[in-house]
Amino acid sequence: MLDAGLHLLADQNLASLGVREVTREAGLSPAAFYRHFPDLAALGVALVEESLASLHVMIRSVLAEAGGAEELIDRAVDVIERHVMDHRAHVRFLARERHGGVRRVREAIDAELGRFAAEVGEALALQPVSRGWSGRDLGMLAELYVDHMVSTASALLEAVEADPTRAQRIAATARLQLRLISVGRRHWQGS
Amino acid sequence: MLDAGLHLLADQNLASLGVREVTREAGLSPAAFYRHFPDLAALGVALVEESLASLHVMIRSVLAEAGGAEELIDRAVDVIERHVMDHRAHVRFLARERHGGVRRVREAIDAELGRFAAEVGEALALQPVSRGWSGRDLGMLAELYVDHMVSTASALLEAVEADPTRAQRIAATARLQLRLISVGRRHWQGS
DNA sequence: AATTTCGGCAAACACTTGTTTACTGAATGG
DNA sequence: CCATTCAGTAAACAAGTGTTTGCCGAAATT
Repeated sequence: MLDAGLHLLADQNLASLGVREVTREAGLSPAAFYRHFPDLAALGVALVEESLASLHVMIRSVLAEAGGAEELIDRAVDVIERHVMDHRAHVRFLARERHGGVRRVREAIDAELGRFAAEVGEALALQPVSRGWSGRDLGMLAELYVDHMVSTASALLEAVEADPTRAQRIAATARLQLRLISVGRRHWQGS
Repeated sequence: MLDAGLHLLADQNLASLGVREVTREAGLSPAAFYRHFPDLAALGVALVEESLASLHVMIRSVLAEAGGAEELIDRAVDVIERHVMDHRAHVRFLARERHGGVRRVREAIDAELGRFAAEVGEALALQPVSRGWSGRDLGMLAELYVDHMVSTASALLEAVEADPTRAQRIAATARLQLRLISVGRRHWQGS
């Protein structure tokens, strides 16, 4: 049923999805839906969890790896690129519903994204470049990274479905931007 | 009719909007809709144009102003804050439909945002800080700024509807992030 | 003054929708 | 082996849907 929903959400958004539509796609009767979810919103938050589970392991795999700034950036962008390719449907779902019309789903995504930022913040604190940084500054940097990741992922997704060469360009731009932020980080004097 | 649509899109997205719904809200008969638009998608792109007209003047008012980096940042964030407050419905519409389920609307928004980035890029080229920068680097910086603006606006909107004190925090974070980028800019060695 | 366009209406068409109800067979657990 | 939970069904409900059609009055053009 989740798969059916995800498949339909490829070119639709949750608010316009119908119970009957989902069950039809899943090859079930309409009533069967209510055996599993009270709402379509509930199906939505289930999909959020499914989508972010894979994201979590991705983030960790980037942060765990040590190394110079350059390698870290290259590796981060690579991982994002791969992730978008391998989980297109989930990424599209998240991008679409992050500001979508269903409040509960929006909140679920936002909460999880906040947890990401916190996790990134902790990892940043361990890097030598961050010596002397206040918690506030670390937080704002973490948010900047997370937002940038989300933007990049969305852009990559849109590009890869239209014109794969544009995806390369977007990845390259993302690397440059991360490099710029990295430079800013090295010369940061605190707020 | 546009107003009616915009009003309904406060807690719904375009894909789930109905012709009858719009005409009912506007106090007209269903058939009247087709006198003005062939599609709901057409109404959507009309709203896109309406929404981005005001954004355009906003951007210019920031870029025109000269001054030190600090004042420019403060001014930019102030203008965004004001804009979000004054055009909540339009901003929400853009945030929601940017990755929404209606292709034509998505494309309209993306195209216009691209034009923004180009405009910002030209303005950046004129600033003394950018001496010696390649077109590519200027472009990536412009995109970074535009993406950051969009993220900030979305976050502000979400916050201001829930808890106005959180909006202050978001604005402060945005200022810090812009400052960090600004530092990176000053020490950039080219790509 | 005549004609055409414009913006509006009511009614009708054939569907699709969400949700509930009563019912059924299979798996599961005591 | 019996009872219960689980996951499914068909049928029915009232209500809402997009779109077309033919019609009408006012405004604008000629």
